Amino acid sequence: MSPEPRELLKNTGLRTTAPRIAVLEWLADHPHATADQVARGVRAKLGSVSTQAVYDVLHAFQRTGLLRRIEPAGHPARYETRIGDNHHHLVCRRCGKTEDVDCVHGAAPCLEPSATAGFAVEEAEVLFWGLCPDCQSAQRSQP
Amino acid sequence: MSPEPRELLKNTGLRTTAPRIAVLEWLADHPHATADQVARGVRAKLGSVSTQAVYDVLHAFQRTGLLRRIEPAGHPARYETRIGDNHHHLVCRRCGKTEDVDCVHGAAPCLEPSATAGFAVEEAEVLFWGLCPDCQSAQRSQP
DNA sequence: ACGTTTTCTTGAACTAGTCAAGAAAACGAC
DNA sequence: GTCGTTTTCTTGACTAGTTCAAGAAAACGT
Repeated sequence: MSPEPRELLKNTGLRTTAPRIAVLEWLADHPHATADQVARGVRAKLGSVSTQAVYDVLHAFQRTGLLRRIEPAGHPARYETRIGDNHHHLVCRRCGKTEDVDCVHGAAPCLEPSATAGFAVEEAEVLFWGLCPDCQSAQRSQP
Repeated sequence: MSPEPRELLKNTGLRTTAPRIAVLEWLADHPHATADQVARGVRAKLGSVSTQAVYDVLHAFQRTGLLRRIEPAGHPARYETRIGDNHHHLVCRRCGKTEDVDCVHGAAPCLEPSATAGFAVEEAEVLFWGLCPDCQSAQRSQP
């Protein structure tokens, strides 16, 4: 389904290394994972990988457009491989759980602010804040 | 124009103290200021105020709805007194400068995601990322 | 196989913000 | 006014998430 990690790396001009492949594989299975979760996942596959390596890999992927980083206020950043389709996110205020939401207003939605104040706008980011199902029930038991 | 700080505090049930008044005054003049900028501004007026006091004041105001906090990825949080009208923000990727944008699609815009995955959505946040005028010209001279 | 370039390891550092304990100031009742 | 309670402010240590720096190691192109 998703393109082979090795292929992806080659096409992007990045060297193929074990950590990179592992990161791609993990993120394919676990979208919206945090850097820490990625690190654990990768270590589970490869034995030991330094934290720095994970961050470097994530940065390289971001730079080359293989990955998108979302950084919800008050929560660690999360990474996803679904890119280029301008979708948005639901974020749980309590636990940070993140889900995709397709764009409401067609393809490029709120992409055009009414007045740009001279800014060169490149991207519109839409975050829906709320409580995920789990945290809703947790809230009910102990408010 | 803007309601008297003392009035505001009384109406909200908060005690009126010098730091609180100074924070409200500073933010009225400097919307989208960071906690650090607020601290400096308040210190300029009052002599010395602890960092913690500034954060406590900001938190109290947030809790009571006097203030809204925006936390653009990669930049320190910013605070604004314009609240309750669901407007959005332009943020400069480079320097973090933030400006208001009125909502594109009427009053409550993208407030309704297509599918909520069971989330109880309370708020929609829209951020337009780009380069502010200053950083555009800075970019041109040294890329 | 060789040399260059890129990536990974180790370990220290940094920023924005939080926690904790006590001193001080503001409100409400008398 | 003054007293007692409640809330706020000061000081200073601490944290999470991420980045910086230097060198060792691995991948690619020839």
